[in-house]
Order: sequence, then structure tokens, then C-alpha cells
Amino acid sequence: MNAKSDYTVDKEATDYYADRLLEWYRRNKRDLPWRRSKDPYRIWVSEIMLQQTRVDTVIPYYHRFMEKFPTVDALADAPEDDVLKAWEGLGYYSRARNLQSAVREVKEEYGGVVPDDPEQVSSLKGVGPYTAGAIMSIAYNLPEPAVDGNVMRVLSRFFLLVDDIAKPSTRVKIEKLARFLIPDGAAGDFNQGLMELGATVCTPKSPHCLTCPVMERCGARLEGRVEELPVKAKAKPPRLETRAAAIVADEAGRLLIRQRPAKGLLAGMWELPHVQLPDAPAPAVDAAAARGEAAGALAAGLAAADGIGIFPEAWLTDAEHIFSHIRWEMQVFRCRLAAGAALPPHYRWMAPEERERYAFPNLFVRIIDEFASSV
DNA sequence: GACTCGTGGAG
DNA sequence: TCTCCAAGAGT
Repeated sequence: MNAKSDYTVDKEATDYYADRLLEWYRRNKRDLPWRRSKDPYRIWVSEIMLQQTRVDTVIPYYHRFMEKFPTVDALADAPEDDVLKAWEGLGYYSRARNLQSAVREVKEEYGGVVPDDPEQVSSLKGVGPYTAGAIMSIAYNLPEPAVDGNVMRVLSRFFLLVDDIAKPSTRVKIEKLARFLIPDGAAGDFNQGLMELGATVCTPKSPHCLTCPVMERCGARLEGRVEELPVKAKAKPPRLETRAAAIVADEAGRLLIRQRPAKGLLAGMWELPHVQLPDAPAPAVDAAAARGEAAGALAAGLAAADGIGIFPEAWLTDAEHIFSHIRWEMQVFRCRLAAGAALPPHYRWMAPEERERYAFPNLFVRIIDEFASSV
């Protein structure tokens, strides 16, 4: 371990940074919904929603969520399906489940009051190092760092840090630096200032250095290396999965849907019945033959997995959906259900007016909408 | 440390 | 069209 394994900075630079950033933040901060309250619960909900999710995407969800679940008690007492439904389309659905689980723990163990102790908050489900620091500093103004992607980018540039910010160990190092930078009595504004600077000025591509409050001492700018920092390893491409899905409608216009398992991808969400196809490198067959094979595999797969008999009648559409780590290429077939078949417990018939009762991932929302507009 | 876990906007 | 990604956490 050499002396350079941890970042160091002198107090004079620290004071400069905090003073300039705080003044800039207090004059330029955006008027965001969750900044209008110091309620730890509201801060908490916003931080969970904002994980890996853009501000503009979160805002409408945040308003709806706070209207539906305005307090710790309201969320703790709500049916889990209602919470998942409120999260529909936002992605990373385990966040919703973990949030409600943690809120229930706050109700039971802390009398409904979000604790102001970093250790206790960190132990809550779905609350990691960043979110714990954000709640501590923003709601309680306690001097805990809140290091997200913005903060890593901003500090990497200013202090010329060349560690790969995609590595977890780098976040730990930057956390130590960020903790040291927090000015007395202004943790909340300072942490939000760092993030605000990263979101609006020190952006990933073509940052607006000329409006930056700390540009005159920014290492990356002084050395002309703004574009090459931060160092970040590129993610590997998602793996391909080919799938075939069944659209089954009855005479009343109801759709056959099923609920996904409680763990894993899209846990607990509703979907169209479908199967994964063998990923053999298709030997250049014509499209019609490939669809025929997929349709056959769909019928056989649903019979084997769920014990239901369906007969593909026509190809409806192809749909692609890209998750962070998987790419689904799905062929969708309009199918007929075998008469008199009993449905497994995780299957339902969904009437058109029941759409609001079930939470679907967006890829199935699109397919269902396309089917609805085709009939 | 590497993988899992969504989505849609921006360039 | 494609790439990167946006206020990360769990395993």
C-alpha cells in the first residue's frame, strides 16, 4: 500500500471547494418536488426512485406515489400489489418491494420515524451507501457522504482521479474524499450541490465548464483532460434471448395473462405467457419457417411448463426489448386456448376494464396495446 | 469482483 | 442506428 492509494487534499482547497459550491448551489438549484420538504420519508422515496433513473422520468411517479402513500404508515399498510402497480413502468421493481419492506420495518421497529443513525438506516432493505448518505445529509443535515455517479464524475475531474469509477472500490475511495470535503453544518446542501453540478454543468459529455463555480481550480480543465475523465470501463453487451409469446383472447375480449415468480427478473410482474426458444444459430431458414418453428415451440413449451394447451393461429408481431444485461427478441402469436382446460394458479383472465389491477413491465404494455389496436 | 436487475432520453 | 447512460443495491 503506497501513500497514493488514498486521495488527499489540503484544507485550503477544501474550503475553496465548499464555499464556491455552496454559493453556486443555493443560487442555482432546481425546484424539484422532493426539495420542497425535509420529511425523511419523502426524501427516502425520492432517492429510491432516482436510483439509475432520470429526474424527468421520476417526477410524475413521485407525485402519484406521494399522493397514494403520503406517510410511512400509508405505505406500510398498503397491499404489495398496489405498490408494484404504482411502480409500473419505472423499472428495477425490486426497489418497490424493498422500499415497502423497509418502511414496514421503520413502522415496527422505530415507531414510524425514519432513524437518524447511519447504521440503522443503512441496514434497511434497498438502502445502500449512497441512499443512506443522502437521507442522513438531506433530511437530517448529518455529515455523511452521498456518492453517486454525478459525484464520482465531478470529483474525478476536479481532483484528477484516474481510478475506474465502474469499480466498487473506487466509490469507497471517493466516499472518503467526499466525507472530508463536507463543510460544517451544510452537509445536505453540499451533497446536493455536488450532484446538481454533475447533473447540470459537469455533465458526462461536453460539460459546461465556463459556468462551473470551481473551474479555476479544476484539475481536468487546467490540464485539458475534461473529455477523458472520469475513467469508466464500458459495460459488456447484453446477451441475446429469443422468445415466443402467446396472445390469447376470449369472446369477451379478455386476455390470458400470468404472474412472474416472486424473485428474479421482473419479479411479481404480470406478463403474456411465453417461452424461451433454443438459441441455436438459425441456419438461414426463411422467415416463415422460422415462425412456424417458434409457434410449435411456444405450444410445446407452455404445455410442458404450465400444462395449458394453446394453438398458435397467426403471427402478430415481433418485439425487441433490451434490459441492462439481456436482449429479448420476441415473436408474438395470436393463439386459441384448448377448450375446457384448467388454468394454473398464476394465470388469470384479464378483462379490458381490469387493466389497472395488474402491473405489467413496459415491453408487455406495448405488445398488448398493439394487439388491442389491431382488433 | 462480477453479475443481476428496467427504462427511455440524449447525443 | 447505436451507444451510453441516470441521484445504486443485492447477491
